[in-house]
Amino acid sequence: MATRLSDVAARAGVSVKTVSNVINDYPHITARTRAKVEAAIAALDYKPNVSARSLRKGRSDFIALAIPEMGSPYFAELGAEISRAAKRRGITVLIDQTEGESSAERFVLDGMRGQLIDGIIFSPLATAPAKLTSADTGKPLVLLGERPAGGQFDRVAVDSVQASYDATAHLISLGRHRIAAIGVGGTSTGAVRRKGYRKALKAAGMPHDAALELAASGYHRLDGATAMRELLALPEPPDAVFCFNDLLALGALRTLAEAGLRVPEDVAVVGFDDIEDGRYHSPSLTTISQDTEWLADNAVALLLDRIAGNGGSTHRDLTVPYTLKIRESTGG
Amino acid sequence: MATRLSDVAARAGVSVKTVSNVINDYPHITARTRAKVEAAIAALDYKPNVSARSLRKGRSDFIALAIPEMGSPYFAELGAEISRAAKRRGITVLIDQTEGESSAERFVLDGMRGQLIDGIIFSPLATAPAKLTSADTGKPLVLLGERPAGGQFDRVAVDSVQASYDATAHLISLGRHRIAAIGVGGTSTGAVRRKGYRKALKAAGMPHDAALELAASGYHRLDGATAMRELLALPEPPDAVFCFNDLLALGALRTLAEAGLRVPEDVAVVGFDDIEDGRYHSPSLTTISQDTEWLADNAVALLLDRIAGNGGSTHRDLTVPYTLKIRESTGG
DNA sequence: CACCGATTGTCAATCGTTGTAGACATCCAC
DNA sequence: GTGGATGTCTACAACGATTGACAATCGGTG
Repeated sequence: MATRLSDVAARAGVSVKTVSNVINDYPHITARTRAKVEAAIAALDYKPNVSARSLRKGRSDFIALAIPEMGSPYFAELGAEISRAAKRRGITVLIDQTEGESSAERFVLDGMRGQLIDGIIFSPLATAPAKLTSADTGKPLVLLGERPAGGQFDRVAVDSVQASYDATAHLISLGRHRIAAIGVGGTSTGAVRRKGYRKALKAAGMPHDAALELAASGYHRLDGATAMRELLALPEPPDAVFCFNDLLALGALRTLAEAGLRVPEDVAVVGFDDIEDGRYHSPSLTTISQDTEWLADNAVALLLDRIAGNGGSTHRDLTVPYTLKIRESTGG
Repeated sequence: MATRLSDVAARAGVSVKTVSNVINDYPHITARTRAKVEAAIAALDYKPNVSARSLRKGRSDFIALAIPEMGSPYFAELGAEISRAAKRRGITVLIDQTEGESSAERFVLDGMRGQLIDGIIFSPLATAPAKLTSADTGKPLVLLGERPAGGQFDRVAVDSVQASYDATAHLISLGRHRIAAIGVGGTSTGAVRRKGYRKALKAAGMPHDAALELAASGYHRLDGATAMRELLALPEPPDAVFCFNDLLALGALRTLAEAGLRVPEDVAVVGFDDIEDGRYHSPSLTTISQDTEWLADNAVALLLDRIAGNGGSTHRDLTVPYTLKIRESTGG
């Protein structure tokens, strides 16, 4: 049924070793032999047995991507992009849904998958795996997104403080005075983005108001919608909202629409991530747009480099380029 | 570094095979031995090597899910659901983006991944892999979604004709007279849904108008937006639109908003899939809601059953339950 | 013609796990 | 206490690809 190396060898009239040499680009091989072997491989549609190869070589050319949930557009798009970046380099991505909290354990337990995978790209969100410190899985790991402690791992992330600063500054430049923030939860993402938000307020000489900083239990539409309702119930509702991701923003927009408020006239809204939904929404969503392709490509490259044994003990920290996309939700 | 079976055996003072037996729930083992072995396993934090196991057993407990693109919400949600269903059964899903056309090849080529995976769940959309007929990969395959030819493979799908009939009938019941359809492309999905659409029109004694049936090159927001623009440019624009998936509908809604038309007053819109975006959109989207969890669970179960060697030569064809969710876009 | 380097073949071992077949002990019945 | 029937565990050989040491062959050269 399954064609083996020996089948190829037999058909090409060479030894097994030679076929293996051809496949692994061993230097000393005649063009003629190589052609013969490659013809046989093509004819038989031979695919090396991944299990056997990985067992022998200790390398599988599989990496894992751990994300909270692939149902969320941002993570779905991220997964798609990482998958593509990996495929370009001939390696396969195994996507793992950590489903929130138990992520750190799950990642060590399941994640390692009995030595099948060569490394992990880990993208936490509403989870604070400080435990990661001790997560000496022995396998290379690249972290995506904010993480307070630097130097612990390789990391690829946008400068969230600066981006949040820009987003907030944009709202200020529109002349808004009561600018709320949604998503200041206990997650590190929330903390870092709030930092940029407050910094921008301060730079404009505006005080920050605790009543305008809303936590969100998750980063979903529902949470955004709920938070927005709370904001509207305030004696003095905001005239602008910076949501820490696009889903929150879309939820907020929904609430605003239900309340009969106009966007951006009554309330301006900014998001973060630039997911496709936001681009097509009415009003379209002003947001921070990371270069996801860059992110994916560099994360994969970084991991593979680490797997190859390069990099030594210094941990690299790459900063993803971003732009503020001004759209209808702030009067673009 | 990595602990092997033999390490566990040494520590427990038994043979390698006995440890293996314990792990695989071999019946004849003393409670004492089992306890000893389990203690050793726990102490060493032993994890079986997936490659070795898979090599020896010819089974990996990995299945692949081939979808056009995981960036699309429907497929992302489907992937998440299938992943969960598989995890519940202790198996791992490898998600493969076929990226449109070359899917049939890609699936045979990459998909098999050198015998690593035990079977495939294949979900085509805007692609017509009639070639699948000959795709005798030897591995079990379950098809999701419409496919004209029955009997060729196991399949899990919603009754698209009936669902489309219901969606269209709903629009008719609202008293709409010019009901357009977006997405009647060359794909089988388009063909099947158009069938239900026309059937409903006919049942109501309404003729179908070719000018109101728009093809869509893809099933994305952009395609929906473009198609809607064409419809609005007609001398006699429609007063209702049935979009063959939610993304098309969201794109259409965007165009309607830009044109200053009210939904549902001027134009009523129905989608298909019930993705989260539609639920939170303003106006929220009336749509056909498949029971995705049911779909995922049964698809996985079907595949595993087939992998286990059951089922014989008859091909099962499961029909996914669905409901029409009436929301604001049709005045719900 | 002998020699040299480049290329290919032979042989065996290895990766970690599991199936097969059999060894050894234990227990019951006669 | 012997025969059989269990029940428990172990030795050995695979699964398929890779690698290393070494021999064998080839073509061409001096």
